[in-house]
Amino acid sequence: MAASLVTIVCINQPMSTSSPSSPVTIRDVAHAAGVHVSTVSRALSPEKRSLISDEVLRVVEEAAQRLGYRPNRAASALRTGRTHTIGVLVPDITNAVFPPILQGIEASAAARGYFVFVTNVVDPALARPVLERMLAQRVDGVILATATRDDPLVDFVAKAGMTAVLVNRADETGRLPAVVSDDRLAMKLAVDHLVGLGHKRIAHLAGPQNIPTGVGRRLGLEQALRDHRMKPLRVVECESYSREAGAAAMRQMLEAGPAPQAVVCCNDLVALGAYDALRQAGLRVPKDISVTGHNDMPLVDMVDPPLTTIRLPHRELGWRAAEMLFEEIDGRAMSASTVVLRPELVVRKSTGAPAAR
Amino acid sequence: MAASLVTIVCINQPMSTSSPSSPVTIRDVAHAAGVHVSTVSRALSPEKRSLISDEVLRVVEEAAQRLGYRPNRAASALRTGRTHTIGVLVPDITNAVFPPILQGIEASAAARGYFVFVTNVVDPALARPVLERMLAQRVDGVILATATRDDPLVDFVAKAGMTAVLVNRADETGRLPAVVSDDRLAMKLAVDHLVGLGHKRIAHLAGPQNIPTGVGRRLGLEQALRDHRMKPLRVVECESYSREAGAAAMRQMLEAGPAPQAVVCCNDLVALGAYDALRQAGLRVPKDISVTGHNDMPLVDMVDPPLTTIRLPHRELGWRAAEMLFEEIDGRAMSASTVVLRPELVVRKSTGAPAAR
DNA sequence: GGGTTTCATGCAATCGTTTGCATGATCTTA
DNA sequence: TAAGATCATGCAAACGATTGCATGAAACCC
Repeated sequence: MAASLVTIVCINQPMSTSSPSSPVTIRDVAHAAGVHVSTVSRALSPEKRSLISDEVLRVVEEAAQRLGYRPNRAASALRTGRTHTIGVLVPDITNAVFPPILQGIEASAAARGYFVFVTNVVDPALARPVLERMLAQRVDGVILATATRDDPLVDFVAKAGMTAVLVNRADETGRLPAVVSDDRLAMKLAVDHLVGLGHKRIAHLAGPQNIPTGVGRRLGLEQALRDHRMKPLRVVECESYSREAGAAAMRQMLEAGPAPQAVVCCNDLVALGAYDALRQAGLRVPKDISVTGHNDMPLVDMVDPPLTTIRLPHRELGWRAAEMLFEEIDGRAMSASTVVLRPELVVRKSTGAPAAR
Repeated sequence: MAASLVTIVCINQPMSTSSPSSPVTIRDVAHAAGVHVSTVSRALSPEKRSLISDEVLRVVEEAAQRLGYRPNRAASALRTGRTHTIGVLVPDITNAVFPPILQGIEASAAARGYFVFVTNVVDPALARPVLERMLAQRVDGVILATATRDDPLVDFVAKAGMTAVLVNRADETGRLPAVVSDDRLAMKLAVDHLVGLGHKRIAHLAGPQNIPTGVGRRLGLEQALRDHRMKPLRVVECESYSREAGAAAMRQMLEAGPAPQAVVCCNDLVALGAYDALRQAGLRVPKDISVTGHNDMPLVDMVDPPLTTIRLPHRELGWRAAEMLFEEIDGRAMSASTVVLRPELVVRKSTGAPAAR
């Protein structure tokens, strides 16, 4: 009787995971396989399975398979303290820079069986509560794409003993490892290109100076010009990395004096904002003024005129950040280091030789 | 003595969360407050706190605050079966449609203290293992932005008894609640606009017909034309929702016979691909041919010419989907319903009166 | 003022895994 | 062949929070 009942159950559950709600635990598997729960636990753990005989291994795996067993991560997390979960903070997920970064992070995480909490931290003041919740959730680590200069968050993370990595924006104090793009090189590429075209009066629409990339790129530009014994004609700081801010800054720049021959923008959106302002002022790109961007976001090759810009390896930025984080989580931590990736110049139609005087 | 010792401890830990690593448990709080753990648990639970006297409440809260206590979600999850966690599957996070949807989801989740696992499911075949891992992770629910027609995933989700909501793409069998945009109305807006401009020969670059939106928009277009006693001049199906596929489809359409006066595209990217193919063929937009898109993704107002398109309330799509999911999780489930949101026509420069014969 | 209700809190079991230690079986070696 | 080494498995105690039930005290009622 009992045997036939079991058979019937098997028929009703032909494949795994077909039960409507499956509270099938390790205990059920142990029972079905006729072994102790600890044996099941070991048999199903990649590290411990070598302790188990092939015979038992087979039986356990078959039983687990048949019952559709999935270990309860919450229980495992409670026991081991590891949740197989990381958190990511981004300032604005709709900014085209971040999706590829997230993609890279997620790819790395998925390959290791990790899940990624993505949080969109609109207001910097909200970052701390988010991190506290992540602490409660016992994430194994966090990746911050939100760091500002002297960010109190870096402090918080360090104090709380979270393992963390910064991406896209570095920590100047070097307390946290980071993966960034080489802003100096990026600006050198842009400047060399413009100087090569014959430009003399080069201006800069700088990013917010409380964000590392804002400062880094401005310094990079100044250095690159210095290498040519030049100085920026003018530098205007944008309120934010947005089209509106770029337009406003460009207007301000035009009002401040004679128009530059070329303007290097901290960011593609800012460059597009500059387009808006220039068009409004009746200036043509690149005939009257050359413009460069930064990031090579999607579609900037479709705008009018197609934007000359700096391409960043965003996906790899994310990937590398995640890999670093996992190394740290697994204990084989490198000394807190900064990885600098190489950007690349993409020449399109927004830059050209300066108009003859 | 004891009292002064406590004071010293307070000084050493001036604020909460300043300990480097804080394995402070509910037991520690109970001890510090001189009560039982169960009392602490109740005092710190919004629902149960009414059971506790004001006096004890104060003491417990003070102790929890002082020690920097954060309940361990893993333990809580194990006991209650609720993880305060949801999963989201998107087909391609770098597609500009999805970030605003994610933003909406995340906003709703954050407001409820939930975290969101975001997974980028490149290959549909990978969706199932991802869902299985989410099952193991014991997420409280999932939001799928990946549904294809007759998606086996919908089956899987239903069978596994997961609470789930679809977003952006509906389930035609109606087994799962969904939040979508009104494709019929969208196509009616586009068609009425073109017909109003005087177009007669209207063609369609259709989306993949294994994706609900691909079919829905094609049917919507045909219906809208029928309302004007017209038929599509020609319909070409795109391989995917991408610029390359759009260009290829447009080339195919031009080869198939006389050029249409206007082409309604299933998607902005496809429309931009059509731009590429048309430019290559020496046709001008909108002078020779009008083009409409769908989604109003960022920057399509900056391309040449600015694209006339349909704006979808993407952020609200995500928000509503999350709200529905939470309602279901909390048990006050509506009957599996589909919420249809209203799109809106954005007229720019890619549509105009047809050229005189 | 004795009996009953109400209230605040304590007790202890439980959720599902993991893992150090114990145990017994098998194998090795002199 | 006895003593030790090796191996596979079982036992049971965690991990930290939640919650039904028990308990004792205070409040209430007639």
